Amino acid sequence: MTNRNVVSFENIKVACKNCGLATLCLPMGLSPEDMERLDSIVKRGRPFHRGDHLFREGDNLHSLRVITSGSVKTFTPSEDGGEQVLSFHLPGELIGLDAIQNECHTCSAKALETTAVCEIPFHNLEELSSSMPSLQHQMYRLLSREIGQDSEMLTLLGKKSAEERLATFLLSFSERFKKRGFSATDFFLSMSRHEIGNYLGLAVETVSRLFTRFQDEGLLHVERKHVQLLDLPRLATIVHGNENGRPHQRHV
Amino acid sequence: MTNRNVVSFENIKVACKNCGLATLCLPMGLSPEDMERLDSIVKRGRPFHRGDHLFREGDNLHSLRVITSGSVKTFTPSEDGGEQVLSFHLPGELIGLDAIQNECHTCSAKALETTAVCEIPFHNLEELSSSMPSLQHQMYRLLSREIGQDSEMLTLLGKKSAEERLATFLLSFSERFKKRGFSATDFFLSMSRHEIGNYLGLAVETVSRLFTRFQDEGLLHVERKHVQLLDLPRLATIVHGNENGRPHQRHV
DNA sequence: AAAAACACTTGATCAAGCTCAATACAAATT
DNA sequence: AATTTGTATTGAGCTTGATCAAGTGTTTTT
Repeated sequence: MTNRNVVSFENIKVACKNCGLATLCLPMGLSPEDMERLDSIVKRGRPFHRGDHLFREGDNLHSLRVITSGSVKTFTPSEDGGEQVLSFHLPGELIGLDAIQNECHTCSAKALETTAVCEIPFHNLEELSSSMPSLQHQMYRLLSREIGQDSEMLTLLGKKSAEERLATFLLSFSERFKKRGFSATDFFLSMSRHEIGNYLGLAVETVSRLFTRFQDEGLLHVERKHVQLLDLPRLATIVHGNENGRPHQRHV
Repeated sequence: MTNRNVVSFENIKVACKNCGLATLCLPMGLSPEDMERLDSIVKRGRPFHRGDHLFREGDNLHSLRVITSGSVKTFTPSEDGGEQVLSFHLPGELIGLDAIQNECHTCSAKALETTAVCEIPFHNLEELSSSMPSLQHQMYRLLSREIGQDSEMLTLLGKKSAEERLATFLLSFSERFKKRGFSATDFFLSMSRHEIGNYLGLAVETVSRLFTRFQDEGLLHVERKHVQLLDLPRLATIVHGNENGRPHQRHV
């Protein structure tokens, strides 16, 4: 999420109403008064550094967290040191929702770079949402959105080829950066190739080869974490499975 | 979900308080009075038949639905007639949660057999939950649970071998049937091999071969849709990736 | 009852992508 | 500046599971 047109969030966001992310985030759609009430329960702590855990699988749920700058991966660690990356989160995104069910986190979250978050103590949030229908509504929507996103990911992992997976991944970041006021075609990926592969259900080597191939085909320019997308339309074609002609794609 | 010890739900469930599923379902944990209030907004319609749509992708969200008997698959249809099966639902499970975000269903739902449902108009539910903290809490929990389940599925599709996938699938049904008072080791799967494969990200042929192999290895007896699990412990071992020795498993 | 349509199984072959291995490159440490 | 460590790339070969194909059994239709 490092990017040149970044405006250093840390200095601005002291309250939701002054936060550039308010339109993407939990207070989206709240009246100024309601936003004020929500703001009163939000805690803003010191930033996390690369590799720091925001929380670990098994931790009790205290707060939901919104990324305000930086980026985070969530993942489920497995016994043998392996892990499954569940998602990468950018500013404005709410994490910890999986923990509501049993008041216990079912995944871990780690900062991919220097990252600031707003903490929202869940019990306070729940109480507040009881007396604030618009906040309750927003919570339902955000929870539902998460479910919808997971479904898309299931389709990606269940049906798509390696090529389609990486193209989908890149366009997803493109859109999300754009929505946050950054370039849709020129950005830094804060995660490693290993983490990308893990997330997409691919081996590191496959990810690396695909980046090389995409570059050779003029779809993008890549140098380490810096990616420049050169042909969004063609990437979009790949995402939808090379409709015309459809070479190899997994069983339909 | 056809099963001999089934007690014909249709005749009993006329109100939540008399419903055997109340402990699994939305009213779980509600006081008798609150359950009564919830009950007042629930609609119970005529049953769906095998192949009937409960709703289609793109439909406006009117109601969430709880299966009361039978079973349902949810899936996202793709242009070319293909689909990705997202999940199979048994009695007591709430479906349509993905539609809350945009008040529009993002997947379709089809009855796998004769199926009865309770409809809960979402706007009424939302309103009611505003004045009923325990119901709001329950909604948050159910939405969160769905997210957690999806995460498990992501791990399955991202990391597990075909063998592990089918074993996981079978034990999941075993537990869910058990929770509903049915046999954990002897049940009918209401979906086709094709649908199982689609759900697990495998080809039909692979599913068929695995059933045969599992049977040859004495893990189960299978005859068409009728499955008898003969060795739960060994199936559980397979689920966790054959820890000891770990022959083939996908990149960790 | 026969025919058609559908679902499942089994076999043979193939390829996408994984694994192993070596090398290149970058960043951190001395 | 040199060494170490971690990350990324590239190559060669192998394996899992997909695809193609044929055959069997089941259900539905006529």
